[in-house]
Amino acid sequence: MAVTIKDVAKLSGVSISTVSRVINDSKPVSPEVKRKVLEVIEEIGYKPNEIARTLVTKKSYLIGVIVTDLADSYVADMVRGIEEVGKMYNYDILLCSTYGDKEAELKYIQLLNRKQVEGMILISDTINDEIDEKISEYSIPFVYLSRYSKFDKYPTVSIDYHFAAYEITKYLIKLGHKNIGFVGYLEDENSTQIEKYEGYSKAMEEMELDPSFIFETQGISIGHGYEALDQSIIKNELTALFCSNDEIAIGALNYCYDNQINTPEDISVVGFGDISIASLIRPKLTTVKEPFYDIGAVAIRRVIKELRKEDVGEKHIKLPYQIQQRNSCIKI
Amino acid sequence: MAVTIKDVAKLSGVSISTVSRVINDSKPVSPEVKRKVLEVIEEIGYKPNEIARTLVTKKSYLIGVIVTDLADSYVADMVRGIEEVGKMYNYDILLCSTYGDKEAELKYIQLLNRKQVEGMILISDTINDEIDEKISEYSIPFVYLSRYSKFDKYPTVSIDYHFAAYEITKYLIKLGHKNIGFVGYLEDENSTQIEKYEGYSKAMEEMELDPSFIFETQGISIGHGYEALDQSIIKNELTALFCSNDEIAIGALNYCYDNQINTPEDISVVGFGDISIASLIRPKLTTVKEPFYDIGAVAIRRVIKELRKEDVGEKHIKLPYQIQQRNSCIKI
DNA sequence: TTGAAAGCGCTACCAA
DNA sequence: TTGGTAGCGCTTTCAA
Repeated sequence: MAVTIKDVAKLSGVSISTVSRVINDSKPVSPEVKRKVLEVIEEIGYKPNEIARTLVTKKSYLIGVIVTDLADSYVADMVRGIEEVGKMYNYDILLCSTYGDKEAELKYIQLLNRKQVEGMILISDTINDEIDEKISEYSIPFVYLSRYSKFDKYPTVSIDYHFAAYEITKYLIKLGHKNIGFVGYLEDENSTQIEKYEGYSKAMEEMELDPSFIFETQGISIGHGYEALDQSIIKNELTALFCSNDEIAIGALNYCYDNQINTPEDISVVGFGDISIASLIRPKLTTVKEPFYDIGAVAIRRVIKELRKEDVGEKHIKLPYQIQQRNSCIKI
Repeated sequence: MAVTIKDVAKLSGVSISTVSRVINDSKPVSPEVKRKVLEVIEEIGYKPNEIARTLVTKKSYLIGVIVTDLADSYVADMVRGIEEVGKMYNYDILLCSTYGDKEAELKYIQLLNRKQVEGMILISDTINDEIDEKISEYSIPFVYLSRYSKFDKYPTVSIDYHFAAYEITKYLIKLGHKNIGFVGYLEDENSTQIEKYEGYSKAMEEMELDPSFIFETQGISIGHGYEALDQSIIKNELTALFCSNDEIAIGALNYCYDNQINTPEDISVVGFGDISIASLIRPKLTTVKEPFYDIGAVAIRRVIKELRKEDVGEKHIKLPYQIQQRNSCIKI
């Protein structure tokens, strides 16, 4: 058994109350006594049991984080932001991955609650009613993070997808491109994919360009991007492709590579997100840089503010983004 | 305040002991009473407070995981393995990232201890004496995971780096390559990089080939791989490069791309690790597949076995690996 | 400035 | 099969 506050009290000849006072600096303690107690603590290497502490103070200094999959680098980036800022305020992260399993998600929400987390951050593509209900039930600070979904009942942190898509399309146009295709997943009307499409078409229409070269994907992964392309990009004399996220863009790039279509010489490709691999592949991907790390950081900052009853500001926070110019895209 | 066991007891007209018995199935309870209690629990949505439970049982069902950086995909993969297997045994993960800061690492080890984690897994490149001391001090199950370091005072899970390097070099030789360069970081003699070099040179020497085309890197990142290369790969008529890890290999590939050296046509490149990006880039990287996920899974399995006083087997577990053949490497 | 004691929510022992 | 109760390690009144 580890040393407890009792041992410290006994060895320093004071009551446990006094020991508690010195370790928490909560009430005045005479200098000599304080010195003595500190000495004993140092000597026997006493460390307060955080569990016992939590039981009485109700402060676990734990934030539950539920993610789909850490292997998605943007998720890992968000978690980094969450963790790093959390640590600044002494909060630790209890991590759960669902791999898209909604059952598991529900289970973890309840689990985290039982573990007395003080707040929760959910990173996932969708929220269903069951989940929604549980979250409302436990009235703890909560932030929903998704690069995909527009669900806005709960606080969120994201960027302006519509405008970002608009801007990068404009950028393409400024580079001289006229026949610009859109590659993305359009089935789900409640997704940011739609917003991106709208941004794209707005930019196109403003310049009286045709926004109907659409390659619909069946999802938002690399494979989906790869599968959505076909030789019509050549037939239609497309000179550029706006892919609704980086994964799709990489799929597109790979399709081109495998079919002897040179990028960016034959066709320029831009993505959306700036996930870590975007700058590692060749050609390096021109894309919209979503500040994933900051999104996580701001999310937990909000949770902590709420915990401290500070002003939390806007419910839906929009962060700035950047157009990240690289080599997958050239002037024509 | 959330509902407690007392509320359940009161509402179902039994003692808290009885309620405790039904929620833990620890002692026989008459069917009617059990039914009644369960009913009440369901009705008021009672969930046991895990903190209180932990305080008395000493079982927190928490495993502390300290990592350098989740953004390294292999780290994320290990954490996935840890988490997923942990969940099978009801264990949760308390996650801390150090970003290579040894001070922070030490701090987190202590912190996790205070949070009463039952076991700890450290994923990092090195262990220093201070850290070592703390770990020994808290005598909880511990596993050290590193793809880089050979530190073996504590239980580890890894692969046979020497033999894997030997095998992939053999593979290159079988493909017809004779002038094979080694690219890697050789400063630190306690690293697996050295083992890989030895595996490489053993394979070369066995075939009476020259193992001295060495490109020493200053580290093991993509940038380091990029910087270590120069035109001598052409001058020396090298036809293949064995890079001591995937990052270095990708750096090498990028160097070639940027200098109009075609891969694999002009030069074959193999890596080591099979980090996620390896199969995404073009050409896809031929490499040694280290089972990162399994490494994490086996590590936590060991921790849990130790916790359950089961037989833990070997202190240093070696897992199988594979040569992952892809396109960065061709027959000549 | 200090100590005694109550109590956080729960488990586990003892007695009935 | 049940209830009463001590106690896990700590914080926080309340009195002294």
